[in-house]
Amino acid sequence: MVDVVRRNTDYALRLMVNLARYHGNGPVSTRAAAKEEGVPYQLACKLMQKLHKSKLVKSRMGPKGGFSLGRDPSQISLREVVETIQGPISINRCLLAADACKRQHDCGARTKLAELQHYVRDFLDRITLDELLHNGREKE
Amino acid sequence: MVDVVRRNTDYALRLMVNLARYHGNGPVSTRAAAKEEGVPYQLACKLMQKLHKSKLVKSRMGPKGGFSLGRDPSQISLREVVETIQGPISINRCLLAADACKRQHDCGARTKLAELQHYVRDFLDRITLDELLHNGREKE
DNA sequence: CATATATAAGACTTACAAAGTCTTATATAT
DNA sequence: ATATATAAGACTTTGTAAGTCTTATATATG
Ligand code: SF4
Ligand code: SF4
Repeated sequence: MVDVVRRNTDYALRLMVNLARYHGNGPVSTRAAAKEEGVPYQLACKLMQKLHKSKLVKSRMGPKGGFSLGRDPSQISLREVVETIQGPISINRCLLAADACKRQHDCGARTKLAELQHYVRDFLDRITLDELLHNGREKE
Repeated sequence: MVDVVRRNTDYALRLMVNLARYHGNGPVSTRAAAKEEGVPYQLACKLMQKLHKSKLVKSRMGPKGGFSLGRDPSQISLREVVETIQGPISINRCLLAADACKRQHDCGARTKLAELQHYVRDFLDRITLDELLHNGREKE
């Protein structure tokens, strides 16, 4: 089995939610976030690099440094995080590469799956980090 | 990249649609179906075996033998085919194994992803082979 | 009955991508 | 100056999908 959201993506998501939790209190060190979220430190570093490259987080080097969100948690969608780490969501190969399949001109499956892909992407677009944060800490 | 519907699953789907096309005219040999749908023959054999084990197709051995659908095309869903070949659709690991993650009791992401998983499964449940067949041959 | 044609079953190999580790360089607070 | 942090990317390991091969078995038909 392979999941739609992969392990590294889930890790990255945890890290992002962690940053969201401390948003506004200065940068969070990767070591601290990784420890808190149960993510292997070295992996967390790589994930943060990717998130940084896509501008989802800002970095500050040196002691007291670390990462902080690039925007307000309400302005970062789940889809952005997912696609930054694992690339575009794809239901079937023919929906990404234009020439993946000779049959695509009259394939009923493709039509339906494209519809599903559109829905999934839209669903993930509508979920933001702050929603995830609040949803998970209803009663602390 | 990994697609939600994997290559073998797509192959199996083509084969099933092929059987649907000739449904009612006696069995179709794997060799014929595989050739028509551009599926490597040996792989097609393995896929047909899986489909047979899950009762989606009936087999008849010997010359003039082959496979035919176990039920009417309108009674076989896309989800059945997909899950027969690649196992249950999973959005995230924690949605299949109950103890996959220690955080699941208060995780906002999990709640949302469960919702999505439900939608996706339901979507695939509602698509049947005959829909795929007609959808793809609108104007022949 | 002999034979050609088909499925049945599963071991085995290959190919590829995800996950994880390691190393070196660089910036900065104190 | 030094300790602490990120930056970047090569490298290794692991796991699963995809594909191949082999042997056994059932049956239509001459
Ligand atoms: S057969 Fe249809 S669904 Fe499958 S890859 Fe080709 S176009 Fe896409
Ligand atoms: S952190 Fe949440 S979404 Fe991720 S595996 Fe754990 S419960 Fe599931």
